[in-house]
Amino acid sequence: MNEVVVLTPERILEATEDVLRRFGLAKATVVDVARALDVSHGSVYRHFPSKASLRQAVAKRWLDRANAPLAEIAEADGPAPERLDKWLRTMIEIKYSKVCEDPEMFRTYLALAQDACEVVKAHKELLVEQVAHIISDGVKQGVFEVADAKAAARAVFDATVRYHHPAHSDEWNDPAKPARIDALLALLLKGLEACKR
Amino acid sequence: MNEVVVLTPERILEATEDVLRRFGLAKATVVDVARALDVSHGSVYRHFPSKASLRQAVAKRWLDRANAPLAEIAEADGPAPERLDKWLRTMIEIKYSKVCEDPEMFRTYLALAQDACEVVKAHKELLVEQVAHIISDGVKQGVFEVADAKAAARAVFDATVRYHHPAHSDEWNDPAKPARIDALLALLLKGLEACKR
DNA sequence: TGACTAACAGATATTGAAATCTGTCAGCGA
DNA sequence: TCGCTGACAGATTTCAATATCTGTTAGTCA
Repeated sequence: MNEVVVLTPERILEATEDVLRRFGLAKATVVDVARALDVSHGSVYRHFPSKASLRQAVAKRWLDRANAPLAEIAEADGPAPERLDKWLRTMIEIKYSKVCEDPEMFRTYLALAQDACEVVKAHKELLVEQVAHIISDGVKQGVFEVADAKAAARAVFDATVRYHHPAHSDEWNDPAKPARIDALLALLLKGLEACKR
Repeated sequence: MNEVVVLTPERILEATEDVLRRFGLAKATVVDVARALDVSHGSVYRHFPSKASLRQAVAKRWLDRANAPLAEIAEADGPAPERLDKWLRTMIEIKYSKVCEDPEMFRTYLALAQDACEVVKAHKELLVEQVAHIISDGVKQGVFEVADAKAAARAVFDATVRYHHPAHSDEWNDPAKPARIDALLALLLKGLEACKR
């Protein structure tokens, strides 16, 4: 018993997330994180080379956790149009609920997204892959007519940027939002679909 | 001769634009504007109720001037798909050239766009009207198949937000940009088009 | 040896006093 | 009368001194 608690990257990330939520992005310092873990701040630098890398690691963890449901939809079976619709609506809903429920972490993510941060870019790339995967399925099923699935995925991702990029988050309370999303997604799906007659 | 130069709103706007370019949005003051016009700053307040309203008036003038070519395309004759394509590419090109050529005014516009400023919202509404007008033409020509032209216009506007909203301006140097725009516009036009076979 | 601390230099943030700005208005001069 | 000025109060910004933070490293302890 009386086990020695070791300092792991995971524990540091956990503590950093707490500190970020408590003090906010602007005020949170590495010293705060060290204090929360009851170690010297030098110890934190043994596991993360800089404050920026720590922040990015926290954001990555947060993004991966938040977007887990999307991977599932991308990998599922069933008709591609419904799945793409579901995937996009889920992404939009995730982002929206995070702004409301975890605003301080969202601000961190916004700050990182505004620098052209590697972590966020990589994550975005991953999401585009998922969309491309659904679209490829649609092509195989004969319901989508698309020359380049990856390019089409990027276009769909670009086209919905207003509803998932944090820079637009203050417009997400627009009462007309659901109707506008419906119109936008309908337009995009029609654009992908093979002409039926 | 020796004509008395009267202080008009127009002259104030002119001077304000100069001051904004010279000192930048953050540093420009009403006192600077007054100094440039060789009057007391109280005189400026005789024509504009606040610094904010002055800034907005400058932005409006700037936006109206910059976007003049768009109105022309919207009102022109000819097949709607080509016109819509041209209109969107022109808007994107205007925004891009302004970031490059007039960065300080662009920053002002960005700042205004980030507050939910009335002037910018009204201007956006005007642009959506223009798109709706082109789309209606397309419906009349039988080349577009759309239930609600206004809603479709909003969807098209939303879908291209990444390439005309100033919040994304630091991504406009992406070398893949032209290809991505091509893919996006093709997708949108296909989404609007009536099925031909 | 290897994880940690304590002390450090340079960079960044905070603070409070002083300067400047915004917006108002009584009054001047044409 | 009408357009402008100059002085003003309160809000905001600047500036420089001070404190805190970031990132490094020599050295401690188990």
